[in-house]
Amino acid sequence: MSTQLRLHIQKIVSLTDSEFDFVLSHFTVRKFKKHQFLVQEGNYVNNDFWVVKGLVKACYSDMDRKEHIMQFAMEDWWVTDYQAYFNQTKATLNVSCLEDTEVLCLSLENREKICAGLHKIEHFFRKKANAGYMALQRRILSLLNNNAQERYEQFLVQYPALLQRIPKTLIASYLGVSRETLSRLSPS
Amino acid sequence: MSTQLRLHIQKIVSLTDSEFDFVLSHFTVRKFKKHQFLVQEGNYVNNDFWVVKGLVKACYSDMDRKEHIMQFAMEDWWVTDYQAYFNQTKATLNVSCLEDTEVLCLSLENREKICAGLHKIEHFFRKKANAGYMALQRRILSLLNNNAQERYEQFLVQYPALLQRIPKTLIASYLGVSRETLSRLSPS
DNA sequence: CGCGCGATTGAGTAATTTCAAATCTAGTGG
DNA sequence: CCACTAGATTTGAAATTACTCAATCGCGCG
Repeated sequence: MSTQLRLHIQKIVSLTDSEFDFVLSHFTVRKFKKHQFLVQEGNYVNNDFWVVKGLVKACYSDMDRKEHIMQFAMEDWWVTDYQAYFNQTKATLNVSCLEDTEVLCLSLENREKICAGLHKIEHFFRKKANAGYMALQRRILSLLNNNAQERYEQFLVQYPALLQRIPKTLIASYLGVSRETLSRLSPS
Repeated sequence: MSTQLRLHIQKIVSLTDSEFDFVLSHFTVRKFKKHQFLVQEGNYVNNDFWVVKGLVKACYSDMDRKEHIMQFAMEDWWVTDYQAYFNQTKATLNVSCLEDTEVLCLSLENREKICAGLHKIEHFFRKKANAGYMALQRRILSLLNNNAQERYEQFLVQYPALLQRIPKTLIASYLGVSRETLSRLSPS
């Protein structure tokens, strides 16, 4: 599990054993059951979560109790309510488990410590943030450009692994269409 | 103009004179006229641009020649086709001037150099990337949650300065609605 | 004045949503 | 093995929203 994190980081920067130990010592492990919350709307957000095993969703509930999915996160992905985490404000998103899930938790204080203490880790997180930024840009373009059918097809090729693990209802609310509309899309 | 950049950076990290000189020496100044392109679809993207003065749009042209606006950028904002810039691939976006515009250009090579040479600059760009990520998340939620009317109202409060400088047509394509629909929204 | 660009308006059309009902499926307990 | 249930998916029909196409309006500027 710590090996797994090390591999994840080393896709971007290489670390010595002692450097990695330093980094790892700032994380804590936690396990959650399906339906449990990692982050709950209205509460302060103490951690960024790196998913070791399992699957979660981060979503916003609007005034009509309708859910809009900000992101999914499975093995190797990072997730939290970043707005609330970085600004130390109360969450507007809920992050909850779609499966039993194990995560590594990183508090904002510890994130800043390891970034300050190890230039390479600051580099790692900069690269991660850039990659995340690009991914969101692609998603915005997809929302602006493409109709429901096209967005669904893109999702299929982009995240085939998720299809197996997530009910269509949730994919619909990730794509910004009603579940009925998604259901009516012609199987390409 | 260099003072302006220094102030911009110092909102996040403080630099000594020599540190700032080091950073500044990796930028080049360029001026563009209204309608000129900073980035053109199909070409490689050499620079990230920091707008000193003026206003540009970054947009994607779909198969029907319809434009979808990824972002605007005015004074103090950064803009380029990040997908192409970071991955050193050909641009899919066009970045062009809505006004005569002066920019500071930063090549990817120079960006990596100053990040490697000055931990504080790597920190600066990490913070910037995080802020950008959060902004895109808000925009995605707005696209998922809100109808045309609500998105327009949000735009008005979020970017009142842009309203004065940008034709409504472009705001429409930023918000993902037709100009006719935008025009029909009741003035709140 | 007349041109050109942007904004508006009208009318018909297409896409999507909503609400309601029916169907399917996997898991549970008898 | 079967009946039952909860959750997920599908289908139908009406209502709504936004789009397209076309025409018109308004205004600044040479």
